[in-house]
Amino acid sequence: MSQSELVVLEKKLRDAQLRPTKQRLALARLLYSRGNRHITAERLHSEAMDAGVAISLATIYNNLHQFTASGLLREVVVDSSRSYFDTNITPHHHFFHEQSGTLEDIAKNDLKVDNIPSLPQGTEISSVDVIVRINSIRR
Amino acid sequence: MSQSELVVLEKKLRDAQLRPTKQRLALARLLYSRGNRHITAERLHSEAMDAGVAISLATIYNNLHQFTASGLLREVVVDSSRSYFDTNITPHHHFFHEQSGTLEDIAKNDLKVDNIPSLPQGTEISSVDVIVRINSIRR
DNA sequence: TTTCTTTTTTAGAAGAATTCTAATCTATTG
DNA sequence: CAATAGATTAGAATTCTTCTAAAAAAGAAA
Repeated sequence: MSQSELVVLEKKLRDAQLRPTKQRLALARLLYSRGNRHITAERLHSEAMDAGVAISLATIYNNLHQFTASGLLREVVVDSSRSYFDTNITPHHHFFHEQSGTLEDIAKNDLKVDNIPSLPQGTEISSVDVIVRINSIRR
Repeated sequence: MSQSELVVLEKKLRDAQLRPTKQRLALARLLYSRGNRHITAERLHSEAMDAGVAISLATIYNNLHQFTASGLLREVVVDSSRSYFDTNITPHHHFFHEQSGTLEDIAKNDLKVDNIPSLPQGTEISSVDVIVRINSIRR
């Protein structure tokens, strides 16, 4: 890990009020040094193992949630059996390939949601999530 | 349960190639005799218990899935810890009240999704799901 | 009906994902 | 460096869901 990369990641954590521990830095590196990612806890854990980083699954979960609470990650709910975390925290939507369980971003401007009806009394919008579920065409 | 109601529900099950067993009829009644509903397995199970219907949780799950496979129900994925089943099987979207965990329908025509970008090669759309997540305004 | 076959139900075990516990360790502060 | 607040961890526990395999019920055939 280059020195400057490390500095950037460390600042990112500090700005989010998270101590840059060895584990957090390793996770931040896996998450943010390879473009936008959509990842599950188990998958991140095995990537960490593969990278030779000693980190428990409990810590993965703790950190995924802390990162999410600090706005460093966003949770995407597409599958009732697993949680996905998205490193792209700007407003956007998703394709979800049901067979492979993979997600792909849809840029906010590539899709328009209009005419949202008036909200129930006393409520406000937290987010508008569009999931376009897709499958391979079978011939 | 009125005789005619029972006949209607029984036909509904038969049309879906499901034998109208005592348990299925009881579930169908809970699901379809009170307007559109969004319900979890646990909740449906306790409603059945309350109604004095002897039915195991395994049967609830079996039937929710069979109903879904036959198009009598539709699964709505909004919460990574629980599955919701919707008795409204026509295309529409949802408000999801995050604090209470309740769903509310948004009629298809009340909301427009436009400009879906071209799909990844070799795929087709299975569904387009919009979830408007809402929360109580806190003052 | 009676019999046969297929489907359904069930209790309880098993599984998978996630959270909790409470002990140990680490980072930061004074 | 010492104190303390925060972080990590193994493993247990929890929650939701699925599986298993045996018993019960439904439908079909005679």
